[in-house]
Amino acid sequence: MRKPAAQQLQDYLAGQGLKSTHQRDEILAVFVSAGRHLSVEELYELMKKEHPRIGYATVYRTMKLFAQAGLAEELRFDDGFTRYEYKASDGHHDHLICTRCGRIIEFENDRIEELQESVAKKNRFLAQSHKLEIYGLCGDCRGKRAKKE
Amino acid sequence: MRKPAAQQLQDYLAGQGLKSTHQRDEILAVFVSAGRHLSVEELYELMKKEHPRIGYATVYRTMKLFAQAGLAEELRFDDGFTRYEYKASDGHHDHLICTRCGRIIEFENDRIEELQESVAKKNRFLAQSHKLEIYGLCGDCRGKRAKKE
DNA sequence: ATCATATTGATTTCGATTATCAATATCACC
DNA sequence: GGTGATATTGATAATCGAAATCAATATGAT
Ligand SMILES: [Mn+2]
Ligand SMILES: [Mn+2]
Ligand SMILES: [Zn+2]
Ligand SMILES: [Zn+2]
Repeated sequence: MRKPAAQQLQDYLAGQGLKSTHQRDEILAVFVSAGRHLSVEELYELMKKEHPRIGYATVYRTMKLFAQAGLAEELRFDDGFTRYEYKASDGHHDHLICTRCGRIIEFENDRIEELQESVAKKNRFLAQSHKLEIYGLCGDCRGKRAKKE
Repeated sequence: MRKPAAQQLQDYLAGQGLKSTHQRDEILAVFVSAGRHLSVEELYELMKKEHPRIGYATVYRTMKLFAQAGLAEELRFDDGFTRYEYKASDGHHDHLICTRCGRIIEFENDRIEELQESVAKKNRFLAQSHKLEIYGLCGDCRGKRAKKE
């Protein structure tokens, strides 16, 4: 089980002495319901449909805020812009990224995580975060590539 | 054993119908002897000492060229700018990155590589490249952090 | 040495993100 | 419910690494 996103936001804002605004509520609702791995641009476009008055800068600022509140994970793949995904659980996962269609597949592998920790230890290194991204072709694109283009 | 960097560059240029220039030779010499993981800015500063006439854009262009020639690996860590490291061997390695002092430690772990491949296979994914970066504190900075600041 | 063409270096442009700032919304306090 | 201090918004400008532009120059095949 998990605290609802809206409640988590209110708690964070209250705890930090920040204000609850319509924009923050609306962005959160759209962000959570939209699915995963949204760029700010994509999220802004989604917002405009329901809330045309929303400002570009507000979406940027608010996503940074959500990341600090633990509501969103900030991702930087190799395509040049920042993406966010809703942190539905406390669990960690990494990503397979299709370089052809942009599809993103998530995976968890405890053994890899353990080995990373052992590598860190071996180098007297205190690991605080990590990024494992595997780039290539997803199943669909693998087939298409063989045929044409 | 390995073909000398200068020779590898000449071969690549010849093969592509490109021209051999003093700038390319000089940048390569400085780049190779400098050590690893240089940002373009850092490399440009090194170049200026021995070759003040070198242009900023030329360093950018030339590093891209070296990457295509297989002489340099292009790295994009989370600090916002591109780095290059000389590809001395054909071997692959990943990185531990100290977020306090910027130190970069290299590691190889065949077991992790295997597990990545098995994750890809399990998802019908054709892996073409990957990026594994572990961020945290190096041995030195771990001690310093405990004391002050 | 000639000449077509690749390269250089100074500079401008680009694009994602951040900073600025006047107008507005929120909320603790009355 | 009003008041007022302060946080937030939205339009816009600034930032900054990287890429594009272009006239001047270097290269190399002939
Ligand atoms: Mn994900
Ligand atoms: Mn390295
Ligand atoms: Zn795909
Ligand atoms: Zn360190």
